[in-house]
Amino acid sequence: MDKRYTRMSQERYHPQSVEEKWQARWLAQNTFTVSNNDARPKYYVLEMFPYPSGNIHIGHVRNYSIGDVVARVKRMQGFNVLHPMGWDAFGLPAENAAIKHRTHPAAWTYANIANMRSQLQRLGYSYDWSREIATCRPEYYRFEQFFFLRLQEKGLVYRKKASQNWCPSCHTVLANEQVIDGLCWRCESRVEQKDLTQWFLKITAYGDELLNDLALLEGGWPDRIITMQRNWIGRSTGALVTFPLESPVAGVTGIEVFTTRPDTLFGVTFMTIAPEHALVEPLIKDYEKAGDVRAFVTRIRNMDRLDRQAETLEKEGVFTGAYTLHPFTGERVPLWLGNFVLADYGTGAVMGVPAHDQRDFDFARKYRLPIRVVICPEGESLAPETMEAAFTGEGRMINSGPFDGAENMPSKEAVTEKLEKEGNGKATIQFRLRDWNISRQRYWGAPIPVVYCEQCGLVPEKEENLPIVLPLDVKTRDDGRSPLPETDTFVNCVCPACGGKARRETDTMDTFVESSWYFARHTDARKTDAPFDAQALRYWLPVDQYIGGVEHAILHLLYARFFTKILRDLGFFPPELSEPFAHLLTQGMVLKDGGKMSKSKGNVVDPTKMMDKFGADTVRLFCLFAASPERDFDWDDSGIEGSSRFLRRVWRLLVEEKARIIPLDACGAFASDAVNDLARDLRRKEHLTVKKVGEDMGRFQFNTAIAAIMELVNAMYLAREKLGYSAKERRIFSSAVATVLTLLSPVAPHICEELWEVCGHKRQLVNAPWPTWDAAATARDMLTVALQVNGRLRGTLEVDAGVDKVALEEAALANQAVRRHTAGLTVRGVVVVPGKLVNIVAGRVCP
RNA sequence: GCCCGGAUGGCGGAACUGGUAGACGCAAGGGACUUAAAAUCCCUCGGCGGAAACGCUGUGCGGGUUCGACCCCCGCUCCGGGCACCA
Repeated sequence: MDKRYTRMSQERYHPQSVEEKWQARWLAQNTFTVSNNDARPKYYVLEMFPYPSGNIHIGHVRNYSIGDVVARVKRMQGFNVLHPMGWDAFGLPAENAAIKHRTHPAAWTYANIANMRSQLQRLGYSYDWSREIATCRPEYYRFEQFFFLRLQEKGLVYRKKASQNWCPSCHTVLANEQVIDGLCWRCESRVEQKDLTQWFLKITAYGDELLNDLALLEGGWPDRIITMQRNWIGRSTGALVTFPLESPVAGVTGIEVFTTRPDTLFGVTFMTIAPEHALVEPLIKDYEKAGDVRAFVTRIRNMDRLDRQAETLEKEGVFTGAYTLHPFTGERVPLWLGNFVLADYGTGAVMGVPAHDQRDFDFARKYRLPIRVVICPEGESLAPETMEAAFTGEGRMINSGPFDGAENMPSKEAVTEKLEKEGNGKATIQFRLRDWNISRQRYWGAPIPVVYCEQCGLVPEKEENLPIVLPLDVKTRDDGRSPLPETDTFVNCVCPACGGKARRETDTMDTFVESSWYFARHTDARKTDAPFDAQALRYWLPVDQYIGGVEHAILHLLYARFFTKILRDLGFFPPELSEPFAHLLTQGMVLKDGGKMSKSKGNVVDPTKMMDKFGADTVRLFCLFAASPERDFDWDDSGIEGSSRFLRRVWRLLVEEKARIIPLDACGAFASDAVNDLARDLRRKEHLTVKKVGEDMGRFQFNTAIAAIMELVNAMYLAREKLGYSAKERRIFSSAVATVLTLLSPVAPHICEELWEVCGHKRQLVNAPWPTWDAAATARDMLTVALQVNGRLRGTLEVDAGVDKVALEEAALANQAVRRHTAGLTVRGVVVVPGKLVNIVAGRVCP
């Protein structure tokens, strides 16, 4: 084997055979299998696992190449690196594919996994495949069912009605992406909203902690992601106020509103509730215009949810015929429905203060409702008839009974206290965050482990009955409905409590549940008697570096944070572990023609074709070189040629200069044995490159790290023409060669490993130490300083590195170009940035 | 609409904390080698003017702060991501 490759290395670069050789060797030697018992410091790097959609697309290659470079660099830096891979394998596309291709979701999914695994292996990623997981396997989701039961015991699971997209002709729930312009994507029927009883996880119980712990992530997570999460959670302080109903209905005596502006309470002239509000029907039951109200409800409920939130949305409402009473004045307040009131924020009801809220103002003007000013800006007066917009600023309270004359902002508390004392309200904190609906009326998901017993009602499964296995012998339906409710062998079951007849829950869990804890399962993926090994968790968690698409900035990351906290509180995670991902890198999207390439739109760029043509190393190199990781980039086929050309250039340099190269145990280890300027310059470039690449790798600027390596290679091409063959010169050159291969190896591991062997090294590069650089080697005795006049570049100056400020100023003022541009002007000042630039501030003398 | 980003040559992008804009690469043009092609090597390459030296101008648009702004502030435009059942 070795003979063949040694001979081959004398010839041209054949990426495919080099890559196959090293992948086979790594596999045979278990190079990337990692132990949970190791004296070295640990490092856990994880990329967001893929949905097995069929083929790896270029966004995956970008994501996993970034992660692989991090893993390989950390390995070379002496860490025990955990770098696993798995499959987020439940989900809607499998069901759609099953219909389209007349196959089974499981068959489709497992075939995709096999295909994509081999594609990832072809890319040479350093994964520990012994820790691979697939979330659709019962060995995985059984523990999720177990967590569900524990959460239910803790009261963190509950059921309530929630409205869903419903296709009346397919009789099925639709995902948002299956609703196109308000129509069903399959049959184009008008989509309706239907209330269904759903399972919810109480994420709002952790709202405060999810918000406060964002502080722990500062520095480790991008600021913009922290901001997005903070805004999503959306904590606001205010008051709950109860407006008693003039005539109680259905046993309800009052309507509760949430407001952040209790100071405006005396300005209430109407109240608006959401069309979805539970009291709508009881309230209008005896109203002569109930039909109009019902028509309004139906129309608004079937509106597009984004349109409904639009600022430009025409405010619309309808009177219910009912009145509430003002909690302080007892005045009658008419109760309206409004299209701008959101059912799932606050209490689904808001008080109308038209003078001080723009939406209420628009509403009042439209329906000729009274406007009452209760806050007045200092030194002005506001008249309801002439106001053109609501006044939302600060001022003094008027028309507010005991509060007249007080400043409004500090009075928020006083008003709330009065409400509390009189039993009509209390201070409260409201989250924008809503509880997490985990019910899916889908087949391809993890079954929710509860049953409905004829005798006992709702009964959770017993832990020893887990897993509740998703049956695979079902007939999938063409209309997209879950076949589970019609699968008698699954539905008919025995009640775990009384042993009587029962029906199994046929909802499955949201796939976000699986992806909320997989990172922990990788620490001991084959364990069967428990979800985790406590010691393995303590050793590996948190994930040191998590890497994935910015499109997951809110939902997935928030759910994973939430799960970390609940698994901690259930006693599975170490008590001190509050956050799952210490550092987060959100990579930008790979766009094509300015738009998103996604699973749903299909893959435009096929990485396997690129690999066939250029090899895996080139594909990896190009994905990292094209842009810095956090930025989006627009894929263009033409650039990849350059990456291929660079690797061939490295290959050729070594093959052609083989006579000059001697194997070195370490690169950059030569103190001051440079024999001439040329050798010293090459050595300086080498050490500067080690410095820059180390820094750039550390801040994930792989594109500039690669550019620096390219510069070093360019310098070596220039140097070799003139460099001699003395032992010292050969060592200088060989050191640069070793540096190039070492620095480049995390990016293009196969070619570097091959060339490393060609150089005569016995030990594999994958285990070589990361190079260090020597400050003495990078030092210069001359510096180039920029010369500016009034901030504009006018020339440069070569100066001694040790030059002092005064001498530098003098030299600058004496410079020809500077003198030309200051002729006839008076020098007013000189700004000196040591070692960088001199700026002469000059102007005309005033006559 | 709301929340979060982005905009730099013909193209992908660099410029790290306000200090020489355009590193590195692609494309293009010119040249060398070759019977030829491929491969490779060398040179040019933001715009305008100039033979050159050099000058003016230039980082989406309009203002501002500063000795100095791609970078900071104010006001816009356009593009991208997310918006809870795509994952």
